[in-house]
Amino acid sequence: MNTKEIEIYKKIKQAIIQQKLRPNMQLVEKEIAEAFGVSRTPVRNVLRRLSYERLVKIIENKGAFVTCSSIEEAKEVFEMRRILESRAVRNACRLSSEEQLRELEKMVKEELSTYQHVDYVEAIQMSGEFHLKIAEMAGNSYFYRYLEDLISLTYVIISIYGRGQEEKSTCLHHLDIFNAIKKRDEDLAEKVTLEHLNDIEDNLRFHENLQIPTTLSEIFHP
Amino acid sequence: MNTKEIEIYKKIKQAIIQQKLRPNMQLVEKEIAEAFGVSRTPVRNVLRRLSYERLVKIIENKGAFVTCSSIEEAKEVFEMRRILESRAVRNACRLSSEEQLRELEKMVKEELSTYQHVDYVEAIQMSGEFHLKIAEMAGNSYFYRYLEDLISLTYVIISIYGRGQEEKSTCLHHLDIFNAIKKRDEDLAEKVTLEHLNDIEDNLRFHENLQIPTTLSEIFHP
DNA sequence: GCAAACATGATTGTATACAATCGCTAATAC
DNA sequence: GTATTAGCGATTGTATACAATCATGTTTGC
Repeated sequence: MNTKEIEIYKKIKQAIIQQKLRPNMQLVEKEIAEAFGVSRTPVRNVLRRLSYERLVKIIENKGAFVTCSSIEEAKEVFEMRRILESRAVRNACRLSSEEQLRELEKMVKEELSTYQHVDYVEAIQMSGEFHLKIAEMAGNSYFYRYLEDLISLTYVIISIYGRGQEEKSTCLHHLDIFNAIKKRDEDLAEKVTLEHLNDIEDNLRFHENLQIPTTLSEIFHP
Repeated sequence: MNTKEIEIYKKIKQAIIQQKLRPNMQLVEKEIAEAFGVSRTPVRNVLRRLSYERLVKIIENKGAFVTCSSIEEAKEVFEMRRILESRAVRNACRLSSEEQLRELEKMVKEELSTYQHVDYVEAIQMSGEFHLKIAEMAGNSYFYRYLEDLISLTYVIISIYGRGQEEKSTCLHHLDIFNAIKKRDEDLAEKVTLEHLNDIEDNLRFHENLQIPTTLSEIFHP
């Protein structure tokens, strides 16, 4: 992807994450192309890329739609996050430099001081970036690569199944995780990370037979 | 990707895996397009997909080249395989159906009976498919998704750093892994899987200052 | 003779025209 | 009145023409 495509890519991804583009919305190539003043070609490339990352779903001859993960898909995302992040945080305990620790600390502090002042979507995004920072500290680019996609998907999942309010505990958990890494206590770091991820998942409304209307007929003929 | 693109995708991927397209070879869009009797458009889509999977590397305004993983990249691939496969095989112990076990057994038996009669490349590919089968049995599509790419990359890595002969032990290890899964012995299954992956990595020539010539000047001015 | 600028060919990047497909509406058959 | 079919509009899929870029080789200036 070149500069132009990356620009479009980031804007669309951000719009999905910030829920400006809601699940199941169709992304019409021509409209996006006009919005960015380019032809459909680079837009198509970006949509394909986003479909590899599963943020959009491309249906042949129909178009690209913002992902609307099912409950099963959401559970898979959380299971894989637990697997990868438990290992990532252990690696981070062993490998992270003092410089990286300071950066991580700065992120936690910022989260703690702003989480009530910023809006919900922004808070979730800050939280995600904390997790990604740990992936970056794990010394294997695949952690970052995979978790970047899984965390982006988590934003969408929260937008579907979330309760629309950030849990106060999130920042505190992050503080616990940071302290464990700083102490280089691998077992503790893994433990609090797993508890934290379970907490997030437990706060989703998987059991309240939440209907995700996919088609208009599902809305009008329930 | 539609049927036509999937066809092209599989053929190119297979050619890379079978070492007909060697590392660092340039994949010229026009040539591939003519070979398949299509325009450059679907070829470009396939090359982008392959670059997302890291089997090819696209350099802007220069073209697409078959991946030539560095030693560091190769080590990352093996580390991530150990992380994912150790968990996948544990899941497989718990979740696999009798039907799946029979299929896996069939694969091992076939490997054992043919590994000396088939050529090197084919043997490696059979080995990879055994690992993928376990990923499929792990009950989370991300195992398959990630390991499909990591195993494909492993083929390329072996073609660069391998000794050009299959280790006899590979099939026997697979048999051990299968037996552990059949016994539903998670700890044992994880142990033999990790040993097996370490074995494969240890047999690569990372330390024989193997030069991968990238440019001609590296060849003539060592 | 050597270095820098220029020209050329090959390849990729982008825009656009056209073809194929799909969903919807309306017309038709019964 | 209902079901099937035909046609239309909108959208995506493909091919192609043209622009931008890079590497190579040649010319030119000194």
